[in-house]
Amino acid sequence: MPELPEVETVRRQLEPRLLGTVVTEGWSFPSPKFTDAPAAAGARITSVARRGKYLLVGLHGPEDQQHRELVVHLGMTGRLSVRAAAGSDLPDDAYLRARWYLDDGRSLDFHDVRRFGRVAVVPAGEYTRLATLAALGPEPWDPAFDGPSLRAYVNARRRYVKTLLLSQRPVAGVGNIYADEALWRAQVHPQSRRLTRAQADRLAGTVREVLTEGVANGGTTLRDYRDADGAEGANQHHLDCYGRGGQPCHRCGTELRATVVDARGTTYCPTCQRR
DNA sequence: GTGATAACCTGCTCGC
DNA sequence: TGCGAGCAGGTTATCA
Repeated sequence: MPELPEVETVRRQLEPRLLGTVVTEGWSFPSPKFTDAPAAAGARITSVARRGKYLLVGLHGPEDQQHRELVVHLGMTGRLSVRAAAGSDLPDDAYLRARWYLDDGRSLDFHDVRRFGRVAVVPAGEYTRLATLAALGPEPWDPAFDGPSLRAYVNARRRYVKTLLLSQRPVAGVGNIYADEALWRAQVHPQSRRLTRAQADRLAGTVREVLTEGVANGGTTLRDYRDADGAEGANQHHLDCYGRGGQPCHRCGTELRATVVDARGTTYCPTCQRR
């Protein structure tokens, strides 16, 4: 499941391969989630950026057009890759959801088995069609995200801290894997509804830590995630909590507990992470 | 504005 | 071997 580290890994791989190329044509799978794809045709790619889990490809059209952005969310199973010498053949991949033909003969392909991903072409910076992106919280490394800001956000609401981390509002880019890891490291119970100053400071720090390490390890591959080269990440070998229900806690030895929090599979240590 | 819930979607696993 | 049920989960829509 692509979260911030996985999207950042893909971004870093795609940037040098796409910058300066011109999208000559676009194809989309017939679903409203992807039908924006052909709208990128005719534009030069001037940047490959990221906000939270969204990939933002800057498009610079002819002089009479305003700058636009191709927004791609990988959803659960989305993969982006650059295919050599695509030509103009019809898509031969049953799970291909969008393809952008480039002026050098290559193509940028978006493959997404479960169709949880999404593609949009919007005027640069105008995200009103993408509510989550429009309301996205600060990046984890933004000074605006710290213990006090996280505590203020959580304590002003009645929802579980894990649910709020996944909402993308207090901080951008956290998904189920890194939420469990950050909460375990900070020794905060996922169903806490309030944070002390110390807990909030720890949690803000561990959110940054686990995401930084995730990027350094090329992302986490549990089942579907592959980078732009089709390779698996390595961060799954460094997980302390997520998916380890029934196994001993790396900190205290207690058996980790697997449960469900707001419909999300959740693992935590009942000893280290007391409510 | 906030919170709760269902729907989307399909490969995989498990039990029968 | 084949079938059906349940599960995985990020985002969006809907309702209270």
